[in-house]
Amino acid sequence: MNAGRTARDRARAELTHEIKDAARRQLATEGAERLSLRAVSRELGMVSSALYRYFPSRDDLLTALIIDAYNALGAKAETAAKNAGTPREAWLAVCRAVRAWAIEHPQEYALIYGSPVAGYKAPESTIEPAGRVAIALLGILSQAQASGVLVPPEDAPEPAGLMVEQLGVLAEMAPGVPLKVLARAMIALTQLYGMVSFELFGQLVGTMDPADEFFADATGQLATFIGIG
Amino acid sequence: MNAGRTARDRARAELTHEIKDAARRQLATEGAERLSLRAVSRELGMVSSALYRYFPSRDDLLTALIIDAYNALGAKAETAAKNAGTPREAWLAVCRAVRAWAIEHPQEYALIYGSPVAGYKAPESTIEPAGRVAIALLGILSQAQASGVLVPPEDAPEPAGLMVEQLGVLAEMAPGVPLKVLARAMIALTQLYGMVSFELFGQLVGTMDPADEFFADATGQLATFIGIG
DNA sequence: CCCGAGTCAAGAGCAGTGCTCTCGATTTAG
DNA sequence: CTAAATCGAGAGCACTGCTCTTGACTCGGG
Repeated sequence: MNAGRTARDRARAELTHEIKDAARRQLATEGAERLSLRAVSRELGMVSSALYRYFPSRDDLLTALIIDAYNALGAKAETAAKNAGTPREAWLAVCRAVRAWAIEHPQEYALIYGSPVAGYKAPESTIEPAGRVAIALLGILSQAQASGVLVPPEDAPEPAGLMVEQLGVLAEMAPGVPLKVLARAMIALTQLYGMVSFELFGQLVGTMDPADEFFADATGQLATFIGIG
Repeated sequence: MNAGRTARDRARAELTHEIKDAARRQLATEGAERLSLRAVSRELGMVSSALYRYFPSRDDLLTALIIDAYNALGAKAETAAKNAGTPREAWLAVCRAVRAWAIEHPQEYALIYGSPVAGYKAPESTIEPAGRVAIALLGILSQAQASGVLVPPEDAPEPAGLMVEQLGVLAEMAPGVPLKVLARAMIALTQLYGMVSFELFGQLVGTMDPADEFFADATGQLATFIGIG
């Protein structure tokens, strides 16, 4: 993809990658707030100040890891959506993919969906990768609508007021899908992340843990709730 | 409540309280991971090492703050439940109380429902206060069941397998409530926290933010989903 | 009343952190 | 070929959590 022009450029790209890898490794074992630039530099056999040639601050390193995490999760979700048969199966497959990735990479999940890092303001560059899962789900709804298997539940209330505009933004990415379906999709989306976070952060211990069956039940019921036959 | 026996005891209790207050203040402005023992000790005009007479480590201070946060939120939820009329109103009031408290104390909310603090293992003493909101909601269901306003939705699947045992634990705290209602209540509960977390952590920006109407819509729809007339 | 036991705040110190700045060495580009 | 850009290394600053020791204080039993 990038036949880095000069030797310096290639070395720089490679080292940048190695730094992120080492940081990711440390993230997985130590957690986000214990990620230490000095420890990363030690692992790479260089001096801590040299790291600042590649990432101007610890926060910038974290930003890079956040973007990578969003993209990794987004890619998983997209392939899950692509390889499924019916829209309902696709929806459920994306939900399962999110949970599976979260369980595989708990610290990276916590990094993007847990409490924001102290005093850290997410830069613009994160919002596009952050939307990939939602966009994948909207695509499934759009496809379900097109193929006629989306039956908007009649007992769903018609959104009113500000929600019309807000859901309108989503409707642009899922043309033809009724607003009340989109409203329920947002309910299902927030439930998905709430459930995964609860499981990962130990909030289900003593009740629904292990959560495999609860997860399948919840995603299934909410898919029906949305109207995905 | 405690007429601390000796002067030393009273001074100790008072200082313990002041330390927690200062720490909470710093938590609100700086966030959990920037909470510094030395800064707290500076604010109190004492030396950092003196703090260790009251809290053996930073993690123990955090644990105290976590328990206080769970109890504060739990108390809010319980009074919200108590002061409402119908079970449906009580359910919605508890949901609103959770959101309101979270918006008022975002850092404390992040402390208990966000990513767990690095390398920090929640001690036993936190699990009882952590359950108060859920117990309040279960009480509402139980009351709704007793007064006959709980109509289990007929399209809700009957829980099977492991979920029967898991929901059975909840059923002990809400006698008579059908398992399939409890399953949907867990869906609503996880949705509630997912939605609040999304709002607080900036995941709704660009879509459902501000979330007031979405919140009212979601909690209302899910109350119906559970079967609370 | 008094004296030993327990408790206290203070201070020094250790190992670690993010980050800045300077200094030579190397590589690139004109 | 030379000037500019980039690089890693090192020293150093202001922090952090935490430990240990020291001297002063308070408390309770004799």
